[in-house]
Amino acid sequence: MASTTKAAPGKVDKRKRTGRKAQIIDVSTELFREKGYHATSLDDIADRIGFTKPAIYYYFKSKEDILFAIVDEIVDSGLERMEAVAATDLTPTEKMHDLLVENTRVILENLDANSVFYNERGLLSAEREEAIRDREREYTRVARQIYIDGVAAGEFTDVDPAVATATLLGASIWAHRWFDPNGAMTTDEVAEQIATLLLEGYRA
Amino acid sequence: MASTTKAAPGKVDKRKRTGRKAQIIDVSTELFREKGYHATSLDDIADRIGFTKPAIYYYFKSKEDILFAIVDEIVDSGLERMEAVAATDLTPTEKMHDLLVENTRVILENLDANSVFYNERGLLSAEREEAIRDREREYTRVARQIYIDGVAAGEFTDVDPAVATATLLGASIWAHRWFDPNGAMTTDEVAEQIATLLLEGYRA
DNA sequence: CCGTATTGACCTACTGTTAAGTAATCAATT
DNA sequence: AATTGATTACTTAACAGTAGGTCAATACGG
Repeated sequence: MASTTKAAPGKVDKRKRTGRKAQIIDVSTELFREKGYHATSLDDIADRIGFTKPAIYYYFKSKEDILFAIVDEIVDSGLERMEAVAATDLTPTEKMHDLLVENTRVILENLDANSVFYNERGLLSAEREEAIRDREREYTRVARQIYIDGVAAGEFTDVDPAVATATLLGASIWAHRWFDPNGAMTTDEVAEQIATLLLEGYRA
Repeated sequence: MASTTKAAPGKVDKRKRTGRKAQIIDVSTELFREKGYHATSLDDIADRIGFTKPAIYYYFKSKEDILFAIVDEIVDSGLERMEAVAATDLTPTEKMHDLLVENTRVILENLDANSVFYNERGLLSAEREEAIRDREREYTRVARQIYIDGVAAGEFTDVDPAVATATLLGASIWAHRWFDPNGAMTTDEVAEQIATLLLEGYRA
């Protein structure tokens, strides 16, 4: 149901996938990121593929279904990685560090789709947004539990776990707004720097 | 140029201002935040005011002008506060802390307008977006300089200042996505917690 | 009566969506 | 091998709704 060609689990593969449906998703992802969902017409999508507009309806029932396909795929890929980290038997400090690194990496490795996820998902219908929000809550719940464990173990600063995890994840997520894939730094370097900075603080 | 009624400098006052133009801005800010710019029609705006659509054109030349007015007002208010902090003769550590606190506060105190600023400004025309981006660059330049000074003084971790400031500010900015004005915590408490967490890191 | 503020009617452009038709491919039957 | 039928993957045409925007006319306070 997710994709025609099976990709490696836990990771949305970056290279252009095969099949028209996947192509529509890929092109729409680019355009939604560049111009936003509402400012992108089905003609824009069809043009970039070399199609006519109604052809899209052979693969999707509506424009919103395309957006949902993008967002749905992304929320799953992120969640899998988070839960993998949480399932290890590392210390809370190591877990949180890994979680932050993985979170940043998964976002930067799939920049367009994650930008769409964070910036356009609010345009989905109420029910669908709720479905996505449910999955995401699971996501932050995992992080919050690690934080609570860390405080209990005396490893973390004892502040409100909700504020702490929202801030930590926010710092990581925000990278999608400023990271330049053509810049000098790799995704791994950026991910590591962010995670370390958050762990140690900026004070030397 | 900024607003008809003069507000206290460095702060966009929260209470509904007087005058039709300000009212249009306030209502549009709410709606753009709730539904997004493109999903908000001029009829929606007029309806909420108790108007009809053409009346808006007495005060604004186009829909985009309303968005620009919102975004333009916000970028100025934030910049003023940042420069005030930078102009003090505190230590880099104190400056960065204050900057983070002030940044978070200014965002949370004017949640709707700042959400519009961060989420809808990309929909402006290329020239206008560039104008806003210029002002914002000034903004991050101030933060980066403080970071560079902090590293030079041996107070800050010696990482890439661009990555560090983007991450720090991102953590602060991200608060606009999860902060609940009706929740238990005040804006000041949240701002202080975020700033402290970033300074010290989450490691106890 | 004069400027400010506002409206109703309207235009035009565009958008998502549907309907109907068509060329190509392929399996099954003759 | 030729015929048929069904399925896939589109195209062309058109529709209905909506949005931003314009403008002449008008209400109204001073």
